[in-house]
Amino acid sequence: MTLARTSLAGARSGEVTAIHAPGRRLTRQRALIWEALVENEGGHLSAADVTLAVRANAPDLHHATIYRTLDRLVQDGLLRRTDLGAGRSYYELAAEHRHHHVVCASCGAVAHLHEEIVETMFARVEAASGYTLTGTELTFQGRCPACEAPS
Amino acid sequence: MTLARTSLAGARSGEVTAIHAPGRRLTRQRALIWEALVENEGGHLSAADVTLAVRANAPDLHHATIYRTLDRLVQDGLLRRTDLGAGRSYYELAAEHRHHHVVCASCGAVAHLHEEIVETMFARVEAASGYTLTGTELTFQGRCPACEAPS
DNA sequence: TTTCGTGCAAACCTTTTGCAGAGTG
DNA sequence: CACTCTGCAAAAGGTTTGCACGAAA
Repeated sequence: MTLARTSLAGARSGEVTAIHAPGRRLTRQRALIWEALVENEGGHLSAADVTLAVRANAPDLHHATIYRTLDRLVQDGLLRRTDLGAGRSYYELAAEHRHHHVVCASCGAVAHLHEEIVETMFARVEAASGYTLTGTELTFQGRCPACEAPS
Repeated sequence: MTLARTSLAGARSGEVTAIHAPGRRLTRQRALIWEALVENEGGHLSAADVTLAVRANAPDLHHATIYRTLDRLVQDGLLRRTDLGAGRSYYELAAEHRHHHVVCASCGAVAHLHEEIVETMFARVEAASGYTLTGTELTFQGRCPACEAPS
């Protein structure tokens, strides 16, 4: 699970608007954290990854602020929190298509799965369990092609 | 996520044999921890749950021992470690049918899902991702019938 | 007797919280 | 000016580790 290097050059205006949710104040910190996520399109960043990315531009940005801000961005519907089973949360832009993940047990590589692949199964799960599924996100464990190949 | 009360009366001989894996020493602690899991058939116990269950018979059994022993039981193929998304691991007997889980986001109730329900999807996931699935265990999030019902 | 397992304490990692002060709207 | 957000410090919760002693084979 690597950290994509980001320039954190400056948010485009559309992004600034996006994170300026009602009741929220647009702070330098919130902008920087949002940027780190945006610069990392398609990837997954943990709180620690965000801390690293942001630290270059704001050495004093405290981790407590990062956790609080990530929470708020999730609440505001701008981020999705994902559990990849690594004992920590990962965050990705909510604007991306909803999807599921396959994690390589060997190297940690993460691949995305389109919703349609699992969609037809949800009704069966609901019928069998009696539960109403709410925003279920699946994480599959496996070995990626590279790790599977004879070395 | 409640703890099933256990008597911890004594392991049956078959169980003692089971946990006496090659290269392992059969200690009082290992037996007690195994018992707690056996007594709790069908349920899921966290390390904390095991600690509680075992403490009645062995107040000095240290939590470090519990973590180490649970790890070894998993390595020995006697237990399965399950991630129900609660920020901690749960353990169940590996002898049980392999299954998946639905967790109620409201009350935490856990239901089991038979393997067949999701089986047909695995091939599609493998085809789409190129990964080879290895022991994937799925956890669905939803609301159980009780929580869904108007109160 | 050799080796592995245990108890203890301390550390580790991720995340959360109380508080006073700074910054935003 | 009101209220949110930040930085700091401290703590919480789950899990891991180093070490010396104790117990199993």
